[in-house]
Amino acid sequence: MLRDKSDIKPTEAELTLLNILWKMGPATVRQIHETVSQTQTTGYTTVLKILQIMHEKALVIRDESNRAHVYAPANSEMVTQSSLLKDLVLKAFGGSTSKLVMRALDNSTSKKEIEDIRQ
Amino acid sequence: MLRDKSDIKPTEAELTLLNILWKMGPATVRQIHETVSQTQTTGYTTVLKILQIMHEKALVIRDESNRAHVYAPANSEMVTQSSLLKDLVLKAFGGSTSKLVMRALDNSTSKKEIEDIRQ
DNA sequence: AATATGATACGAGTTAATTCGTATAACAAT
DNA sequence: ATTGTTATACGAATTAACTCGTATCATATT
Repeated sequence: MLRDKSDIKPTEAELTLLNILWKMGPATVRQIHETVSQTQTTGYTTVLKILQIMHEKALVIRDESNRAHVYAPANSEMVTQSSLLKDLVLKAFGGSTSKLVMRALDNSTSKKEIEDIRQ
Repeated sequence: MLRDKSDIKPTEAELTLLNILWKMGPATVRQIHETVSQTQTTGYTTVLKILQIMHEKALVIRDESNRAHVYAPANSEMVTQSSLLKDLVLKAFGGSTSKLVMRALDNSTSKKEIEDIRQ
């Protein structure tokens, strides 16, 4: 059950950091830690370690030319969202995207117009 | 970050067993193991152990009146799907179900009619 | 140059998921 | 009743995620 390089599924903590990077753009550990600290209490070295692991997994790239490395997402938010959706469709919706969409629309109330417009 | 009883997120292995239970209805470990063995190679006691843990977590209920316990899902497939979707929406779509739906529709090709009919 | 500051690296401890072997208990068949 | 079959329970090993402390190295500052 190996996974394609481009199909690595970020963990919850990793996704938290990716969300920050997608929003901020490339950033140092310090900047990322400051941002994540606004909503959670996480040690600096914890953030560092997770980023290092993400680098090993190729979830992020980093620029080491300066002392403080600058991290950036390896994949776009869109690609990652698609990957996560694909995974959920397979694991919980029998591979049917339609079923997932219908379930999602059932849960959402009143925002349905937005989707309609999209089509 | 505690989770509501009804909001426990099954792991991948747990979801595999739940999918079987939703399809078969209440079943013994042996039956479940036979079914799961059609697609994977997993030991009998592994399946047993996972079911025991799921029971602790209240993901399944079990009837112990006979020697071979009979397991059944604690929650419906629908409820579980909704819970998983809600979780993904929060973690990867900034809380926006609309964004998730749009991304899902982008990925799917040609099945869009089904969703339209639904509305 | 010596020291303070701030960065990465490393390793260890914790928890959870997953795996399975072995012990033990229940029941059936002789 | 003794033996064989089949169940659950239990515990241990493995792997991964997460957490953080401490060591070490690079760069400023005096």
